[in-house]
Amino acid sequence: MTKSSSEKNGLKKGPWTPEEDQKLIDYIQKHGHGKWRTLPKNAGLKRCGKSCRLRWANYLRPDIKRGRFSFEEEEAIIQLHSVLGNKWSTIAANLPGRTDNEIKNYWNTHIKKKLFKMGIDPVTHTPRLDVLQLASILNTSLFNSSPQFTYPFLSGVGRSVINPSQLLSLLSTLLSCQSRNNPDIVLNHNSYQQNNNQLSGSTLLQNQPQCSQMQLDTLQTFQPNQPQVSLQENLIAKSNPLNMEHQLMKSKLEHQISPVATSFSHQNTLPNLWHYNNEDNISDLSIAQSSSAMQCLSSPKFNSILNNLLENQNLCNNEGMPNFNLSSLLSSTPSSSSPSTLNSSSSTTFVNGTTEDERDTYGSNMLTYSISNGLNNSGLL
DNA sequence: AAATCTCTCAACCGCCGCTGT
DNA sequence: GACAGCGGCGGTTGAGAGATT
Repeated sequence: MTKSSSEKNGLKKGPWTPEEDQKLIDYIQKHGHGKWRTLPKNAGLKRCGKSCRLRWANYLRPDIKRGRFSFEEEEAIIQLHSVLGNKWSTIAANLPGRTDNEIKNYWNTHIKKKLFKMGIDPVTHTPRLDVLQLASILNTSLFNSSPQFTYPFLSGVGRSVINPSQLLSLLSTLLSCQSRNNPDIVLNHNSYQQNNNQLSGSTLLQNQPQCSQMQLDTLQTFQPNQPQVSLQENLIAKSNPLNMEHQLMKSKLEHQISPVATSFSHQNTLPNLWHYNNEDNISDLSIAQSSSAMQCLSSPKFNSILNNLLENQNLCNNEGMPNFNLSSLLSSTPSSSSPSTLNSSSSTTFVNGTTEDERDTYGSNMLTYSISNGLNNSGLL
């Protein structure tokens, strides 16, 4: 095994020992850190300056808060990330006692997965387009058909014709991505491109997490004595900065008209995910709708319909195809509880795509977190 | 009880921007 | 302006702990 250049130089790497920690603490308490490059030599440590700086900044600093993130901290991280993106140091500056490294780790191991399960793309903070597109197609083609289940796309006269092979292809893509258990995947960038004349989908994704001056200005107008602008509203607005005010107004209206996240078990149809479809803009789709879509796609009813569809497809193709359980694949974290594990008779209800249990750390009031007042244009307090 | 898998997070690495010469 | 040194940042890794088979 070859040693790294640092080890060759006699510099130690890897986990710090309590003795090393104590040396570093003692030195900095006496002299301050000064130049990190010269610190290890002066402190009698066989470490590089960078390693000392990181150890101090991420672990030994006296003002570091340790332990689990509180619910408020988690909300703050999500809110700040929706504005700042992966600017971990800036986010950390708004969370006293937390380090950028800690927040980054927490985001990658916890929050990202939660958002994904809720049907929210953790990169863009917008509804997952794969889920929405699938649900919308099925909503249009299946549930709006006659009560006795038929396949309107097969007859296809006078209706919007959905090609079943396209639908199955979409399902296949979705499921393959889901089963890879990768929350980073964002499907259907083409939808973004089709629905945004100003910016292509890839441009939008590249441009995030940088936020425009307009977005920052708008955020600065969020004051506690004004009606709180929810995370949901903020995200909807963020997804279409060119039309932000309009989006915010509509979102507020939507809140007034219909409470979010009604339980699918009490509904006969999938929610109409395109109820703003006269504007044909993907950004009109709300987080709540995406969450509802996740619930629908995970429901036993949907699963049976899907299997019917597959059987029908088999008849057309004269090929056998085993039944499968979509809902189990929709969960990005198989080891944790997912909607698929809960049948319709369960007393557990879903709120914004999570179970009541999950709300312990990701509560229903998540959608009403407002950004700190003093956030300036660089994201610092 | 052992083997295997999954998750967490401290630490490392490479890059970038700032500053001084 | 070019260069070097330095600190800071974000992405990634891998060891260890815990969970599962």
